[in-house]
Amino acid sequence: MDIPAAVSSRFPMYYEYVCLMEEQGSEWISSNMMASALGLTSSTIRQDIQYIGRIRSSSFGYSTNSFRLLLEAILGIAVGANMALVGVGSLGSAILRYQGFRAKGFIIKAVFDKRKDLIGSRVNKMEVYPVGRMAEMVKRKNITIGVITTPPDVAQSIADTMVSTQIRGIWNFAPMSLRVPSNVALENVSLCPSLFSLSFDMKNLK
Amino acid sequence: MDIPAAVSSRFPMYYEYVCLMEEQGSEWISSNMMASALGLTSSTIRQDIQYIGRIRSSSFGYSTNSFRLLLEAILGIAVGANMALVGVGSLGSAILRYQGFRAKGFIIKAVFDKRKDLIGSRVNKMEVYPVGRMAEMVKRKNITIGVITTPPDVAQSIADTMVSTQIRGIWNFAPMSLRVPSNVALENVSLCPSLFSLSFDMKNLK
DNA sequence: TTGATGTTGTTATAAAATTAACATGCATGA
DNA sequence: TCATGCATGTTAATTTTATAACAACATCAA
Repeated sequence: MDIPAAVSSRFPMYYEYVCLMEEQGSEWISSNMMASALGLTSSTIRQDIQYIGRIRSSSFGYSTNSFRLLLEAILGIAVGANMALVGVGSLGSAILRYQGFRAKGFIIKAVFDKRKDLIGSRVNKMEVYPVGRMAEMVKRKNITIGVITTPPDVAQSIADTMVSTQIRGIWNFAPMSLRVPSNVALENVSLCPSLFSLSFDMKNLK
Repeated sequence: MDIPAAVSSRFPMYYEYVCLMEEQGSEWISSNMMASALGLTSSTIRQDIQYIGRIRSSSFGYSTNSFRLLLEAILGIAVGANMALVGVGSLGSAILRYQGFRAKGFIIKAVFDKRKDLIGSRVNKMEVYPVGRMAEMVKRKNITIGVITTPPDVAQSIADTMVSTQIRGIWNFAPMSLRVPSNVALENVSLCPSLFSLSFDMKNLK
């Protein structure tokens, strides 16, 4: 079964909402509740759920627990991943301090930089290693996701290094479009685009 | 003219790429170059550009400068905005330290929190004010965008306070769906969804 | 000059995504 | 018991989005 991109892009939204409702003690949630909370239609949600699988349901709606477990399976949250972060600038160290994803099993296990003055120092209790030791550390710590928080001009070479290891997913924060082979997943993320979208909406929704 | 959501959602991508190319000295970029760099088709890009306006073009492609200026106008980057951040936890202070959007004219002018022990202290050289003083400060500093980096349970009440001021755009980092009137723009952003999307792709693209 | 190549702008076509509609079933309360 | 309301799951229709196709024009090299 091939899941359309428009559908899978909503899975994280569902996951966030279902976690919240389950934490608040709700045992059941209906497609209508979710629709109004998330700004979608119940029809869209019910169709999306057909791709997720057999969620336990009743005349009250879907079981929050069953829903969450299936989402965790399909999103790979059930197993989590070890991650390597490269580039300890302001953005990199901000992510190291924040780590809101750690509770879901996505753990930064190693930190790298090129700058000699940073190597050996500690950021958020983690030692900074030279980029040259990435291959070794990635193997030793069983890392599968690389986080790029470098300046844009070195991002591609870091990505190339990552691709040459066992890393199979790159979370790229550098404002730079990277080229990676098709057996490596790439997710570009940047705060600015969403701020600009907000700015656009403010101009047009008024 | 009404711009479809699928189109306007690509404007920030175009803007990022055009800025990069202009900085690198490129005077012209073609729809084909952009398409291969951004993973789109040239057809899509040419159609999107019809919504942006009359970009200066030649047989080499579009003028990077003209393209950038029109994008800045349509995205509201030309004027920028003053912002207020509420919630100086790990995420809030990470954003205060990072501020990659400052160069584009989006400037955090005031910082708020509820916790007594934080009020009056300084984070990244900015004094933390009590939430009760938000209305006053927003007016005084001509703030139009509110940034919510609080825990989810208080996010709605902060949003309500913001709505009661002259703030017309809310950049929400709390994992919580907020209700705001239609004359206020809302953009939800969170790092986890994009990490989960990456995890999903890793499972499925292999 | 002339042909080949590459560009935009526009129209037409195809594909994808969303929404609506409805059959069916289960609680609930009169 | 029986009607009512709300739920899912599924199919159909609609809307939106993306792609393809092509006319018109500019550049460059031979």
